[in-house]
Amino acid sequence: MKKITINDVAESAGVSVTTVSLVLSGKGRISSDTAQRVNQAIEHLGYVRNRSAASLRSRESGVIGVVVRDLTDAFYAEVIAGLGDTLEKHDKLLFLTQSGRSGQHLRRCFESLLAQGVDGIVLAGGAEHAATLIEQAQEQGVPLISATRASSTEGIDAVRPDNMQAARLATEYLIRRGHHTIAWLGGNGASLTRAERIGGYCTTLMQYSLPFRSDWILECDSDPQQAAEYTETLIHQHPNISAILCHNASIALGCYFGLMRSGRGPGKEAMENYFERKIALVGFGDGPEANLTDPPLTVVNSSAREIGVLAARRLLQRLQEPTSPSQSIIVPPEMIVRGSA
Amino acid sequence: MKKITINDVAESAGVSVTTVSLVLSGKGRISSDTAQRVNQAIEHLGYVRNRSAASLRSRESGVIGVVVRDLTDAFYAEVIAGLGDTLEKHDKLLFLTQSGRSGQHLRRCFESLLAQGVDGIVLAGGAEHAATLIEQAQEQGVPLISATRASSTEGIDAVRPDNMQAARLATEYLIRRGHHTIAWLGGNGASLTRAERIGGYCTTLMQYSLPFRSDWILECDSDPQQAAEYTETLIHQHPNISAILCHNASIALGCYFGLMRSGRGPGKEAMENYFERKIALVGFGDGPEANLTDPPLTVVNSSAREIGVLAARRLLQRLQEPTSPSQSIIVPPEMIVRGSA
DNA sequence: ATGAAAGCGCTAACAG
DNA sequence: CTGTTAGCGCTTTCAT
Repeated sequence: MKKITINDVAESAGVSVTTVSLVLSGKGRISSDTAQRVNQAIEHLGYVRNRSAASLRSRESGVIGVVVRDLTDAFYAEVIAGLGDTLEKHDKLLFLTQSGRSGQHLRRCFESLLAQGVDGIVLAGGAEHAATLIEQAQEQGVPLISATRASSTEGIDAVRPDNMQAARLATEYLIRRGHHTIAWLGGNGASLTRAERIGGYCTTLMQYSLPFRSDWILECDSDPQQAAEYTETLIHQHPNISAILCHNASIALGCYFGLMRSGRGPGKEAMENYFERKIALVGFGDGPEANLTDPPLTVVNSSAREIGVLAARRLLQRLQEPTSPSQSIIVPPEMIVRGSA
Repeated sequence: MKKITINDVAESAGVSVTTVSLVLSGKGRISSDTAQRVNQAIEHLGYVRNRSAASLRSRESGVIGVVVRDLTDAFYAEVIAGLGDTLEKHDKLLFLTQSGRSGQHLRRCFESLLAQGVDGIVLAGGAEHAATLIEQAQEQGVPLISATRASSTEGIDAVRPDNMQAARLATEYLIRRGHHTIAWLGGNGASLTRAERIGGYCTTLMQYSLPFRSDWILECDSDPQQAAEYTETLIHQHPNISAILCHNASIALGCYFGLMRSGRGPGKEAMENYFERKIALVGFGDGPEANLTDPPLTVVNSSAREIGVLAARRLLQRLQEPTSPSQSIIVPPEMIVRGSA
């Protein structure tokens, strides 16, 4: 119960505290003989190193702070997995905090992390409120890097997917398969990610001299039930729509059910009878649900794990050379063609 | 860039470091006048308190460590949400680490957390490997509490759902609705949670003098596709099965699709034609997917959030009185009847 | 109500 | 290769 310190270890091993410290950090030119004895003493006494003290003294903690918008979001969960795996190999520990969907706690999390003395901070989502944090991080000399789904503030290292390109990919694919009337379902109007994607969608339509109308673009909660209802309404009101882009996995799943209920697909083959024609469905973001449906869903995906890995690498790099100019790393999307389009 | 310390603040405010410290921790009998000046200085200099130093000296960090089995598991994500909300109100910070599904990193995470000087540790899942950690935590005087889905080791504070009761509830409901041949789909044979539930299921069948057979109990990955296939096979091989209990949400969703493909429901009403009869479906664990299907899924749910909240409360309590005997807190399940059974 | 001073456990010069 | 020693920034008696 009484805390064991390196003094106790040193005494027990018959060496000085320096030696123990050196053994602990593996830094020293310590004879493997004494190292052995020290490790034995450590084992024997059940010593655990006090990192507060170590980081107080050495001014580095081996801990990377992460502020994640929403841990239950599969995208950010994957980002964190990538971050964790990569940083672990460099003996860094992840200190995860949650800022909440609307970023209420972002500042609080951020400051707690700084106070804990983390060596760097990764913002996973919620980067739109990051502008004010940049300066503060710089003052503290703590690298800050954002790993998000959408663009973020300038002047900060960022890793993100290419949303516009993702939408272009999906739209072009549909056009090439003969679709001229393509609707958009889902997402919140305030979402930057959505704006970027819709940009890509509109651009591509224009490029092919195809029309687009704002009433083919629907906002919708990420709730499958609502998505299903909206889908039914949409294809009822606009019977000439032949393809739907779905803003995320929940929307896509809901849309799938909506189409099923309407007896309109989804699928690739245009039937002879106009009103029985199947409707093509392409979603953003891959996941196990996409393979569940029958037919499985065609999607455009940006690897969240990859984003996490790259963010970790960039952070490690910046820990080495703190002054290099900030850069944006953009992860390209990938189209995964399955049965739904 | 140069780090600001309380010395700088003290000097700038024209007071001693003691005063600053007292203001920071709100402990002092400090005149609101000087407090004001100190806070101004803090603001002005952009001071952030160094918690490593604070916790080194005061032997408490205000941080609660959490080792979670798998962050992407919706159940544990909810547990953490509950934990976080509750502990936040007591100015505790959560230090989240991931042990991995099979608990590879459990010990590593645990020891890192101890070394960081956390005030307490919550094991969210993976408690089956916890036995060896208990002693170590005790030595360090750090409260350890397990918040899991299944039973855990004796001698540790634990908060968990009543899995057996949950299964009894579901089984009894089905029996009361006239089902005599009830199958079980999903879960891994090694899962304790599953064992507990299957215990409740068998017990209840026996209690009603109903038969059960091991080939009505199927192991299955938590993958909707596989679950769908198994469902089709199951009801084909055992046409008299009239109800299926699904071990979790993914399984339930897959089972739903399997039933749809077989043209067998799910639903409540027994049709006249035996082979067209709908099959009742009850799942464990509620979530948005449950409402997605048509009909929506009837489930038995144990509130994960509640488990998190109770674990937090218990931990707080133990922080006050470290010596009280360990206790098990069991959260009762709730049956949510929807269309599928 | 405030200040002076003694460490918390550890690391990093510097010596040997 | 190993030991001595001076702090890291903060909290906390104990004075005043």
